[in-house]
Amino acid sequence: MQDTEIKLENPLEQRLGYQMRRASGLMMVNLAERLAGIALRPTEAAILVLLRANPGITQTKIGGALAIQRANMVPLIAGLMTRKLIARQAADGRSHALSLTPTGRTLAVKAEALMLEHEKYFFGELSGAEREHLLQQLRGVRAVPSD
Amino acid sequence: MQDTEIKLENPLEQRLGYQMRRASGLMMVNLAERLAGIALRPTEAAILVLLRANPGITQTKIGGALAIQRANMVPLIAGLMTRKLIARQAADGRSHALSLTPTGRTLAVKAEALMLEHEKYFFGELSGAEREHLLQQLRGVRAVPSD
DNA sequence: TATTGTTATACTCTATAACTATA
DNA sequence: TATAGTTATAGAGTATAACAATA
Repeated sequence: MQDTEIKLENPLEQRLGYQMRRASGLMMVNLAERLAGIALRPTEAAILVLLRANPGITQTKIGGALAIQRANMVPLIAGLMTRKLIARQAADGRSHALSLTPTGRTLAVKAEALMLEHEKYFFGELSGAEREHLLQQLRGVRAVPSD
Repeated sequence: MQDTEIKLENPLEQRLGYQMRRASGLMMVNLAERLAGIALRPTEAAILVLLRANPGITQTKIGGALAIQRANMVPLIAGLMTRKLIARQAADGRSHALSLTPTGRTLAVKAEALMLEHEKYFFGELSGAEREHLLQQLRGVRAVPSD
């Protein structure tokens, strides 16, 4: 019976934080589906893209840029190494300079293209100025003091 | 040595989806800290708030509104029951009308106040119109077709 | 037949503490 | 002493499949 169907009153729909969480979750699922086509998860794709823009950086620096803890970088880097998408070279005795293999570079380029398609899919209606304004508002959230 | 410090180039910082993810994550951590003061996690608080606005709804309907699967609602509702923040009444033989206990209602009110403080903390600079515009943009993301 | 609540389970993501070897 | 990488582990959050009782 669809008879006594109640249209739910949801005060959370008025909350910017809640809307951001829902919107972000939806976008992540959609991005994950797109990236699955090239066998990458969003975080793996982010690492490749970051590495293409910054050849030779260490895994700790990648973690710093992506807000991933050192400990959690280990299996991520190991997986990309196993798949021969990235390579290591000793920088000093304790750190390694990471770089993309040719295969990894190709995937990084594809991943970046998919990310742009993804953004266009969700925000294609926005003008350049509107897009930049939204970007600035989101960066503003991250600029707020942490305590 | 801070000498050869590289300022990272991060193309993801230009991506709206990435910024939303980072901003949303930061806001969730901050909200969780605030709600910890009244011993609620964000999802628990959301359930109480939703229940205050919709007395008598079932746990499946709450899940529908909050994008939480039926199976995952079970331990959430059980926990709130154990803490006597909500109560059940048989609606029909298979579903229960949920309601807030007096304690639960008090917490729901506090939670909603904390959520408003939280929003103001991150978006207090926005005018009413700017706030509404941002809200609409985020709702627009959720209005996009899922496939 | 479809739905509500439930159990069991698994997978991902994230967080912390501690170790090693190097700087 | 501090840092890079690592190991181990624990806690959330989320996903699926299957079942019983009821509609």
